[in-house]
Amino acid sequence: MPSTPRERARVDTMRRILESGNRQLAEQGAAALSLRAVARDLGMVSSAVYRYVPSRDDLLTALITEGYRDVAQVAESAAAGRAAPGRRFVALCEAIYGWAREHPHRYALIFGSPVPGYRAPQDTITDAARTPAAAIQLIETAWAAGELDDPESPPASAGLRRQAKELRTALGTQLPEAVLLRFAAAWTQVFGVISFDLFGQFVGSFEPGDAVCAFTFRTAARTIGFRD
Amino acid sequence: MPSTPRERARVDTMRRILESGNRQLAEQGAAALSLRAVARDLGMVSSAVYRYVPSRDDLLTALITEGYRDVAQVAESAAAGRAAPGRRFVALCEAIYGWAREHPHRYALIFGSPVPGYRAPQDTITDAARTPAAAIQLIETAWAAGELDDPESPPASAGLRRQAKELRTALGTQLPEAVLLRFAAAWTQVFGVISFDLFGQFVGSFEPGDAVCAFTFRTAARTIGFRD
DNA sequence: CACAATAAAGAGCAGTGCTCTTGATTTGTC
DNA sequence: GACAAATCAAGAGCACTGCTCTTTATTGTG
Repeated sequence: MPSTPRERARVDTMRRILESGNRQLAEQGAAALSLRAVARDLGMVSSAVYRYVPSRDDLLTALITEGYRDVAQVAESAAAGRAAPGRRFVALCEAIYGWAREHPHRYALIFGSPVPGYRAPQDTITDAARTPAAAIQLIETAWAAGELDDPESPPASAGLRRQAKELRTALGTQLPEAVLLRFAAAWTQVFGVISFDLFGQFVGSFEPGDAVCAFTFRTAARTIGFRD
Repeated sequence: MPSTPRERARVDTMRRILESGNRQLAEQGAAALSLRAVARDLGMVSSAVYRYVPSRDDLLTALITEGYRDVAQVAESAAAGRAAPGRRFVALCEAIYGWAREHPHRYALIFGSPVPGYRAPQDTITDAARTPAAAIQLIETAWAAGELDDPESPPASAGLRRQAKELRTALGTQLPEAVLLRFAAAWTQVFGVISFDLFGQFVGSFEPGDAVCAFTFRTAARTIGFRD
């Protein structure tokens, strides 16, 4: 469909802009991402880039979306296989962790402090939901097979139970609300420990952080109710 | 000791610079923090600020240190009292959460993605350690009173056990290494859920996030071994 | 071929961090 | 009290940023 050579040149330039942006991101971080640098990198004038990307924030959005898709793909392929769901959950966590260590700036862009004045558009949410969805599917597998324990949980407030119920219908899952709550607590644990490691909060205590991450991933799995 | 009026003027100007910087931080975030804006705010010329603050990053460092002290003070006073250690731990978490919601930009500055090119100097670590130290003291209190449960933990690797042992001597605590590991896993959970809420990761699921935070704090307390 | 759509270029505005020099003021000492 | 020394505010300037505008060149199509 991209018949005309002009159009082909356009999509190619667009792809090169995204590539260069990702390079900038990986090398110097989000704050150093500048359209001028992208233009320099590509050997074109800065104003020309604005024909492809409306603004710097839009370039950031494009890179964020790409990052969400990337990490989701990594997580999904790690969750595949025939191993026990609990082991696959830990593998999923380790896959996210590996991706994060490989692309710390992209991880920070997605799961770190939001860039001020930037509001993630709605369509990023669907991509963002893919990763937790992969984890939830593992939980469902274990639950359907009756392999999910039911560890004692703290009491949930009425408001929280309502939120969980709404989420249950929104996800279209059969899982009990209590499991969803435990998943939420465990999920924040997974990203909490990854962020602690990547953002330097373990400096002076658990360094390097891969061991404490692995331990925490297993702790999170137990929190959910996975065996083994 | 504030002898000379020149010196008094200097410390006063320094204090006003920090105040203005904190205002900028609260209103527009770390990325928007500019020495020129501080100078404008204070009615002085931009170059004059450089006589007080060597660079923008140094101003950031000063604000970070102040933030660490602030949150530590909030946590410590929340941990005080005669209630059961478990309840005080949850109160400590809630206090951190409250502080974070009150000062989201300062929280992001401290616990969010690190600003690129910025390396936290060593003396911030001592202030940073105060908050977890307050939590650990609660654990010690419960443990000394024999009120700390010993929930089953996943196995820890040899490297992790060594790190825990080193941390144990560094902290000068009597707590078993297994408890320290559980604390690490729980601590990341606490900050994980706070960050999820503040950084917008709960959009579309648990919104508002105070209920899931409260639930997760209690889950973290159980992970450590607190009763009730 | 001619015309319209599109791309690239360049200039320019307002902002940033930071450095340097210049002149003014205050300070401690003789 | 006078004077050199230390300190300060101010301004100009450099290189960079995001972004907008106008002008020129290129391309595809009627």
